[in-house]
Amino acid sequence: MQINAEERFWNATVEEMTNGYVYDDLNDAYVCLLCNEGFEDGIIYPLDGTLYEAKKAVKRHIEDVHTSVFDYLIHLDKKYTGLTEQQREILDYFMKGFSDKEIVEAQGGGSPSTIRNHRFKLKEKEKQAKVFLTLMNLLHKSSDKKNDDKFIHFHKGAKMVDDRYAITEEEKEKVLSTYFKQGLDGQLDTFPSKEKRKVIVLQNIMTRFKVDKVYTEKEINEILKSIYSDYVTIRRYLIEYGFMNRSRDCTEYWVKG
DNA sequence: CCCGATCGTATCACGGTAGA
DNA sequence: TCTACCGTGATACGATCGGG
Repeated sequence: MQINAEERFWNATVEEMTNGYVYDDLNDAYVCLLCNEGFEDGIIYPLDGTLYEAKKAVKRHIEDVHTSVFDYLIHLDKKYTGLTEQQREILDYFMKGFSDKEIVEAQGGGSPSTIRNHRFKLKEKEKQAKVFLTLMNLLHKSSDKKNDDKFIHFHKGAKMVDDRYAITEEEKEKVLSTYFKQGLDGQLDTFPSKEKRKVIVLQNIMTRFKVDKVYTEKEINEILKSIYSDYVTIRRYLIEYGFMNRSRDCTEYWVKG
């Protein structure tokens, strides 16, 4: 499941929007909020003969492609900014550090008192926006409370329950659609390197085993092979994370209750 | 420290205009 | 067409600041 640019943009916090990018945990990448372009962590991006690591690259990208976050936002449709044409123009002058007088000169007319008025009104608007944002924040928080605790339920055999198991429905869905691109009962594309994701993937793999059946090692291997080529690794992790048990001589396997 | 300039805030009047 | 809102500009008044 790919998150589209709109969604990412509107989910961003004020800080993130100010930066113009967010860190995408699922893909280990810095993603430009303005155009959804991703810069994978750990990869070096060459730009104009200089090498940039991902975070720097996304910043540089915003400068190159979008000029600045301010520039991008202020030119958004009125519908999004809530600014009138005058307010937009004046805000642009404020950004340039113009005084009221200088703005009058730049506009080729008008009165400083008008600009002063605007300056004041915009400040007031800012305060109102802050209060409104906080109100909505509180509103969302209280309505989320019911759903937010929806951490997924885990098998009792889990040996160690820590942060790796603090997985929400939403996270689980995201991870599964990333690693099982052909569907939940399809093949595994790659085995994740992060522990938390391993747990999610393993849990899904477990749905292919019957709870009360005792499997031979060969049967286990066959099932796992149909999911992922490196079935040995999967098998080892299933045991390690306590999803499965095996007999001492490793000939019999069963789902841990 | 004082004085004048400037700033921030508040209010009013007037004209334009989008939309019910 | 009426209304509500916007932009403009004037004015008042206190706060603040910088220079002498």
